[in-house]
Amino acid sequence: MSRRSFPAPDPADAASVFAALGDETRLAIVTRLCTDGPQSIVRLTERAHVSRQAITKHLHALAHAGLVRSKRDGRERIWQMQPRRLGDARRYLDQISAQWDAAIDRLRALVEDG
Amino acid sequence: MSRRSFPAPDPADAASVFAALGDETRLAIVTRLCTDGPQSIVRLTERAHVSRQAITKHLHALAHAGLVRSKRDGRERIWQMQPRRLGDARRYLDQISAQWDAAIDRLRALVEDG
DNA sequence: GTCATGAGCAACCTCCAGGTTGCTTGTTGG
DNA sequence: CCAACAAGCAACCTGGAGGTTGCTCATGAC
Repeated sequence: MSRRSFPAPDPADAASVFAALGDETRLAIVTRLCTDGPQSIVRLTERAHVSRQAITKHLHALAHAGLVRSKRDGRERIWQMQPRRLGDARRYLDQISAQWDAAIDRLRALVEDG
Repeated sequence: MSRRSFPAPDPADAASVFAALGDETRLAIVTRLCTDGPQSIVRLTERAHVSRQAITKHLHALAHAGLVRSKRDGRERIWQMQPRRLGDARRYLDQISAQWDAAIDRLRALVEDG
């Protein structure tokens, strides 16, 4: 990915990332992975209020959206953030915010002119 | 860092906003409201591939998340963006991105120190 | 070797998001 | 006044998200 001029994010991709973040348990997982770094399923489960299998399913959902990835390490599986998609989501929000601001400005100009 | 004046967004609120944006149809509605400005249900339905009632339900979902609001105007109901929550979501993403970057830096420092 | 531990797999349950159709209510333009 | 149009309401259907339990498999510790 070139650093200049990011392409407009695909709405379908953006929606899938937002959907992945749109669950409190998953958002908590993401937050923990961001603050505490890569870690195993049991460790992620310890402070959660659902079962290990539920956490596993959520991790797979996050992986499907491209937000996390994992690698096997001995008898553990270590999960970590994959921040690229997070950046996509941020850029998408920035984009529609900018569009909204522009629309507001147009509206304001219209009102003030006439 | 940036914008310390904003309180840290409530994870539950953030999750509900992300969930609202996590559907392609709703994301399209938001985009259209941002680019084309406030408009009625029929107008929003015209270029959509689902029924008017489906659009109505999505609008209510967005309203529940605080992303849009509406007012009655004659026999129409006009819907428009309410960009505050959008800002909350952006800030939340910025926050966890920053946390991730910090974690990466800590990890790197640890590795380099030995 | 064997046992405890971390993870994977599968079946199952429940609930609600997302969609539809059909009808009613209200407003407005002619 | 009334016909057409925008929206609201209600009932209904379906798939899949989110959760659980129970079992098996693999690996590391001792």
